[in-house]
Amino acid sequence: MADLKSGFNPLFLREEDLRQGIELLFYAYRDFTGRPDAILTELGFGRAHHRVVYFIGRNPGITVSQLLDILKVTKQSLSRVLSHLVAEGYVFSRTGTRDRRQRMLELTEKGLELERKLSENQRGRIARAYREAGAEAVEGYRKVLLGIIDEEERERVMERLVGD
Amino acid sequence: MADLKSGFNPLFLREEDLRQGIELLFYAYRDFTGRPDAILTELGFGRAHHRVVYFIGRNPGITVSQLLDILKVTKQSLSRVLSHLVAEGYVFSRTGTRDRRQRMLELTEKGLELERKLSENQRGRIARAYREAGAEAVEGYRKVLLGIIDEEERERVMERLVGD
DNA sequence: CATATATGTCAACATGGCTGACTTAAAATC
DNA sequence: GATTTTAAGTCAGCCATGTTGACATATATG
Repeated sequence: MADLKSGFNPLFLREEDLRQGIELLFYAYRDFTGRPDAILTELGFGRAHHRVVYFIGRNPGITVSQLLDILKVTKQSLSRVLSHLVAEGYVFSRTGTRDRRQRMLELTEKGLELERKLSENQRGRIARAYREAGAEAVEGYRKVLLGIIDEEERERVMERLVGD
Repeated sequence: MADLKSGFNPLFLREEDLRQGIELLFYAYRDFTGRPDAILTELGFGRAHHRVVYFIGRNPGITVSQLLDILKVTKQSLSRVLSHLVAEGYVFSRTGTRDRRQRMLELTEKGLELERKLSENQRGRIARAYREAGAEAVEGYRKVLLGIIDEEERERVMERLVGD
């Protein structure tokens, strides 16, 4: 607690401070995924389905290879999950307009509903944390997380983040 | 990018802002675990082994149930990983002093070495991100992540975070 | 026309979650 | 002191989701 309250100089990066940073990330991620995971289990889905639904919802018309690029999994892994979602009517694909080899992925009405239900909890959690922590803290959260991302990925991630 | 640079008022929590918060967490976690995962694979271990080694290293003498409480997995899941680590000489256990039913877990020399190798990368990553982001940002990172953790967990987490 | 690319698919394998059932040893309680 | 609860371990089986490798098809591109 001490350091969390007192403020400290991060140029003195004690191993202790770094380990707190590691652990906070672990605990936050653990709890962040907890509830959506529970909802998904009831539907016979897993976290991988959530990620796919999330990023298609966020980027309607995204292609398979773009999705692979975000998720960093093999196409075989993605395929299993994606086929499942298509089969159950959460996702559909249209042939690419520019390039007809591509599949442009979109959520169906059912998919949109699921996406909303799943991310609702996470958005609420972030909203609460943001409100409690304040504007400056939010800016810090964003800066540090961005710094944790692989250097060669940052540009790409930042481009994707500006959805509006 | 715009928002990341310009600063914004998080009391206006637009869905857009919240989704950026979600995605940053996803990308950071994805890259945070990437390299250690690769090292582990070479040794025939997985991420679960990392977590166990990490938290035993951080809390020498931790009991099995305390570890379960941190990881939030079943004892059968933990058992598989833990037995493996014990069999290969990374972890050993002593009978509890207060309560002889307990097993107090510790890293062997070999375990300490592995732990160091694995967390080195993550500590370096955090250190870099902290340095680039600055002291205030670090404080914000900590505040927001703590706010993301389940409310009923926060107390316990904070107690565990003060290792020194 | 030849080659490269985007996607899909089949098969096999490993990790690591889960549930459920049951055991043992020690502590705690009545 | 007998009973109950707790800490830990184990066996068996199931499922989700990651991997590699091989191969097929349609379309773009040189």
